[in-house]
Amino acid sequence: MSSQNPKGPKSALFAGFAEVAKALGQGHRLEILELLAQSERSVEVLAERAGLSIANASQHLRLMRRAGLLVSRRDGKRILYGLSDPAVLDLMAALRRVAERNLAEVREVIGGYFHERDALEPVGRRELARRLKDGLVTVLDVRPEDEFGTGHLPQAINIPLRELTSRLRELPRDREIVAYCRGPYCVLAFEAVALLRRRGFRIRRLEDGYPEWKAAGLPVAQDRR
Amino acid sequence: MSSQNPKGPKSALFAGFAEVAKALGQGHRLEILELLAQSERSVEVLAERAGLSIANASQHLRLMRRAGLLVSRRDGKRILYGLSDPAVLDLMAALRRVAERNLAEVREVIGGYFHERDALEPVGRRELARRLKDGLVTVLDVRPEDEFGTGHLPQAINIPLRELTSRLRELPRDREIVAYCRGPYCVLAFEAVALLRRRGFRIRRLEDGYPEWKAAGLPVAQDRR
DNA sequence: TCATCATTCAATCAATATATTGAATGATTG
DNA sequence: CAATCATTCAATATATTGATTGAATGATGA
Repeated sequence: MSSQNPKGPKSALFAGFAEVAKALGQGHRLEILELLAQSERSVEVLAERAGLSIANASQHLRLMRRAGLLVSRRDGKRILYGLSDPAVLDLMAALRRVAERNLAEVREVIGGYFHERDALEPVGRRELARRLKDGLVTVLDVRPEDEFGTGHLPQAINIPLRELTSRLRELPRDREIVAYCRGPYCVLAFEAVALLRRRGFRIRRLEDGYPEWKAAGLPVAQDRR
Repeated sequence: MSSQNPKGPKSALFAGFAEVAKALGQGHRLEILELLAQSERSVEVLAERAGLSIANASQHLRLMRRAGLLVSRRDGKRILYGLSDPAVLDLMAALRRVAERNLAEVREVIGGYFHERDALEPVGRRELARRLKDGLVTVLDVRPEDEFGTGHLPQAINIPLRELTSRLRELPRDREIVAYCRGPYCVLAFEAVALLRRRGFRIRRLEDGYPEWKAAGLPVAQDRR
């Protein structure tokens, strides 16, 4: 067998597992993965969102595809990348969990940056789903428009963070608002909560983001394919 | 804040998560982690088991401790390393799951090496626990003696793989045997099953290993601290 | 208090990873 | 069928990682 490692199947397996972990072992790649957790995307868009050159983004994507984290397909003249499997989301979540518990540096960032911007408890998925069904809450999606378009929470209104200050009148002052974005540590929702609290809105943050909501099997809406 | 990344909290978090993933991104380190999932161990023992020089093993251990995967404590004149948290086991399991589903190389090794040695379905944890309670099965632990000593399945008998051929008379021929070792892809149990089947024993493999059994909250036994 | 010895550190070299540039590819679409 | 253009490849420079050697550390235990 061609892939048979000279050191035997044990080493070959560890090497295989390590290849997957290596693919996760770079900040830019994790950022790309978070973006792809929202929906599939072209190389160009990913490069722009992650602040990379196109060639560099392409390299990272190829590496992650080889590691089995991503799949790609052609759509017209662009290639769309996407997560290969929901299990990749679980892997990212497990990684976050270990890092947030055991890595001093991560705990520091979370404690120093995030908590001061969100003293209140975030809202859990289940709780939000219940209150949403009862019509008791307004859901605010602060991701960019295109990410919202490919999938969002039901009845959510989309105001990207950058436009928030100029579109305050679209938000209710008599109901609680729940903001969300890409994931548990996506800064967009934190910033939105901080900004809107200062303006007197009643707003909390969803404990995680759209991909986790969707993966949990909760209902989602979609504007366009 | 000293760890404040110039590119903001988003990059700092991704970098932190990446540090954990990097620590998992090397075959020798994954092997060390599998060993530490059995029980805490000194640098010397880990180096020997993983086939590394002591200085090299020490370097890998330091890196993983920094990434929050391990903790160390002094015991007499040696330093014992151990997993920092059960969440590390979950992370390793998530890594295996993605690799075995999506990485062609891993699927090939599993298909080519493991399946031909274990055509039968492995036994699940719950099923084994039930049959063990009813006294219907003999459990065989093929790990080295010291790993067995620090923790094993109840009523398991310990015959390290290397001694198996010379100690066949200790095994029953009238009852089913279930063999296990360090984890889902630990080769020891696969080899034991193959060897004993050829000798006419009725034997199957536990679907995973001792750390998973223990983490699932099932009963364990211990001979010495 | 001091000799011991497991572990860590420091220095080095080879190997690998990352980012940049510019050219090549190749499927699409008019 | 040819022009277009998103993506990939190739080549390069720099940075990081991994393994080895030998010396330094420092807590133990006599």
